[in-house]
Amino acid sequence: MPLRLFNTSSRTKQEIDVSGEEVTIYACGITPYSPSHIGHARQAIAFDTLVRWLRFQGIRVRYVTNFTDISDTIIDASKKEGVDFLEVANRHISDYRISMNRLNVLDADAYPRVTESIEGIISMIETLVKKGHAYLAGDGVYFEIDTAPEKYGRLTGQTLEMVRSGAGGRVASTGAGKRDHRDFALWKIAKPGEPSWDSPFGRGRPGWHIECSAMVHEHFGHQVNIHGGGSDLMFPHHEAEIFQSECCFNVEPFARHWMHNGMINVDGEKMSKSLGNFWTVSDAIDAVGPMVLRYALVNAPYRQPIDFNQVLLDDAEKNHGRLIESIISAGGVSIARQWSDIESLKNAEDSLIRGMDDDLNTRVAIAEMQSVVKMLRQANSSQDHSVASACVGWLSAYAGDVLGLLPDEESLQRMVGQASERRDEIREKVESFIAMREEARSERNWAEADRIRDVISELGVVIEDGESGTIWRMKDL
RNA sequence: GCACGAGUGGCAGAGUAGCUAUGCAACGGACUGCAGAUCCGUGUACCCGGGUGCAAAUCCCGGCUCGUGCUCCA
Repeated sequence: MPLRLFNTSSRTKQEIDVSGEEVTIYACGITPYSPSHIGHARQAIAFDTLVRWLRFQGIRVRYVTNFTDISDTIIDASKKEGVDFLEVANRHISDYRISMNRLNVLDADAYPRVTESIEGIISMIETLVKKGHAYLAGDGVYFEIDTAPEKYGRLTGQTLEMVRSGAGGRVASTGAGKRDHRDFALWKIAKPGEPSWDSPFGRGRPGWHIECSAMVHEHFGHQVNIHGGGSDLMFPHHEAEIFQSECCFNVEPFARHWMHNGMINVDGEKMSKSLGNFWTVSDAIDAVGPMVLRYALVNAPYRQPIDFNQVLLDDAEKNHGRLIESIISAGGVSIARQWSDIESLKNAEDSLIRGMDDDLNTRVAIAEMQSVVKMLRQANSSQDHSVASACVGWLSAYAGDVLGLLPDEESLQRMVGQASERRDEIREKVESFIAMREEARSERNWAEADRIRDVISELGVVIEDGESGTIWRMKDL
């Protein structure tokens, strides 16, 4: 049963097309002019979730996401710093890649850059001009909306008229050479001192929208299965892409499926630099750790807006902590390869699959994960190693491979192994302390018993008195 | 103004017609010297008003409120 994914274009959930050799996915990436923020992380994780889910089911995927490494904002930043624009871009790209790796976002199959795609961009613009969809003006080349009015509003439901009357004077001021304010730039003629490339239309740089059309074409040809990005890109960016690609190559639809993730607000307000409520990814990772941040971002389904606040982080920290702790507490149990003979695990698996197939409902997936964590904690408490082993296997697959909330299995093994090694190292010591404490307890010498518990605690060990005697575990890894 | 979306228990957040969502938090109890883990139990949750249905959080109509987009934005 293939994934049903919400298609912005039809506003319904639709099965994605898996009939081809591979599913092609293109996500609009970042403009690297400043450190990455948690909104970038959410977008990357949303598409990572899609890619992981398809691959987990054995579907071949080719995933490409780009860097817009030339833009007005990058030029501004480079002027401010007095460095080359590429230095600004490279620095923030590297920052982004590092952060995304820490967040367990799998590498894309390619990361095209605008500055390395100029040729394809120019060639598309030439075609559009030749076909009469674009015109040269004094300050650049523009796409003429009126040449394909029926394509307006494919994603946002707006019509030409609505945009003409709406938005007041805000749109009228941009793009001096436009014939109509709804036209958009394909090529911008450079001002003195700006980075620029030769083209038949004069030295300049690409407009924002054309680059993605060109890069999609370069990597996937005329059509792509799934295309998307943040929901703020629907208009005008993605609608502009539809104009460009469909008019240039005579295909329709250019993207079979449009996927858009929801935005992040901070303490109930839109996250923005002017409000001073901006969270960079590295700040957020420093605050709670990468896996807790990822948990917080997949706890809500990808299309829902997220309000980023302290309560959200506390909740994520607590719940993710329970996940990790349950696995560590399982000690050195082997990771089971299959678990379908345990009914509750099978049910949890079925429900998770149903949830993920229904528009990547990670919230349902996490609910099932939480019930397995609970089961594992019970198994740990009752020392039921075979159930514990099955639970750890389940979690490794679904919390790990699918949701990306755990290190990969090898690291997980290592983590569990290290915990058990350290356990072995101090076993003798701890057990003798426990024996001492047991003696004190039998004499009802509670002060001494508590003192010994404090000593044990300093070894990084938590003890719990239970029916079957006192069990102990490492506080953390 | 126009477009799109959303309003579920203390919080986060599933659920498209009838069966306990889940987790955290809270409260009561069991077990405990204490602590912790675990177990059992508790909370009359579905923005408002109509309508359709044997039955509605779930469908329809109307209203209210909120968010986002219409300008660079993940």
